[in-house]
Amino acid sequence: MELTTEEKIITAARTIFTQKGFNATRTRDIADEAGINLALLNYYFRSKKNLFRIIIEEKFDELFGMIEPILSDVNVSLEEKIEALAANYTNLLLVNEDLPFFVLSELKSNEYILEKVKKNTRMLSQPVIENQLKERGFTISTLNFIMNIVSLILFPFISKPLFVSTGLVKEEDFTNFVMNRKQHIPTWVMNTLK
Amino acid sequence: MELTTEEKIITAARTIFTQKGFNATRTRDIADEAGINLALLNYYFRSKKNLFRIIIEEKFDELFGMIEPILSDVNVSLEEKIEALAANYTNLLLVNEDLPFFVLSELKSNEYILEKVKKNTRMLSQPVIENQLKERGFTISTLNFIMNIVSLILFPFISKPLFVSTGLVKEEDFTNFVMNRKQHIPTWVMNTLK
DNA sequence: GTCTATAACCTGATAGAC
DNA sequence: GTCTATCAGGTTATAGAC
Repeated sequence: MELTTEEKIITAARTIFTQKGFNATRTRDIADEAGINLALLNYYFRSKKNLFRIIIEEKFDELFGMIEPILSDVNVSLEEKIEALAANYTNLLLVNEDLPFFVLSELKSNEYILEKVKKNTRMLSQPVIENQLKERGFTISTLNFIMNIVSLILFPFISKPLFVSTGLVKEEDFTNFVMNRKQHIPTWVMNTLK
Repeated sequence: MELTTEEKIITAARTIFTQKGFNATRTRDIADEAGINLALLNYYFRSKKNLFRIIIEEKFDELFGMIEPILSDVNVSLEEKIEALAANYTNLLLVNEDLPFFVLSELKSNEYILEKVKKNTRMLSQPVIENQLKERGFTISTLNFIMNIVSLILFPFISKPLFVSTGLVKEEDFTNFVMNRKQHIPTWVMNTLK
């Protein structure tokens, strides 16, 4: 542990905030997790909100940073795009299981992050995808195409607590389950286009 | 308004709890919404938790009650099953947009509802689906089949705040968007089987 | 059954000693 | 920089009058 106090607090905040969300998180829990005193948290970050902004910004970029570069590259085929998204997201989420639920959850209740998304409207228009679909005679809308890819990749992580609690997936099999899906998703999505 | 005080409280609790979740809900807000005094809430239900249990149980059944009867009916083909699920869920969720997120969210934090799911392991084994897939020579696993159906139907509702805030879907177009998807989903899912 | 007043508790933040 | 003690505000739950 060569971490400064500031880093300890951020690391702890990352853990607790992503697990529980802003509202359910207690600053005392972050302090305990960091192994420091509650007063120090306010000394370094002044408020719970300030600390949260650092984490949500970081997590938001983690989750959405990769999507635009992949989708907008004209030199990457549709198949390769789906492959890249499925592979990258599955790998990312396997070590950040709470990430998609956390970001979607905060998006619902957090004015700040909502504003951030609205400003980053880079992913708004997807003419590259639209062209690639048209060129090959596929009639699906760009929006349905993107929605299907994202659904098939992200939903297993969001619904994991449900599937595990029903016994449909065992905790210890989950990694294999999504690693296997990762390989099928490109074929599945391409088949929806026919 | 011919409602008893008890019914008024439950109705109000349903509204506030599904919108905000257990933690973010204030019993004062429920009392206000019901047009009654805060003390009456405790008089009738003794605690916030007790009141919540009534709502989460009801919502849980709403969300998952329909899935097992449809999937386990041997006289309903795979195509018809997907059609029924897509149609029923889309219609249900269009008037209960917060429902899937609410249930999944509480499942993560609520010991009580977790226990409830574990006991209702009816949907655990799906030999009917497995047989229907085998009979027709489809090699997809039952779990992937179910996951794909549920993903494609539910995810648009869970991710609506994201897609609306990015501008990819406009609030006023959302109903048309999911109504249109509802009709495509059976074909999409069946195409993944080839 | 319904209300007002308040107890009991929790949580974010700060004061002040070291 | 770090700690202990405490404040200030908010929230669930209850006591007691009507």
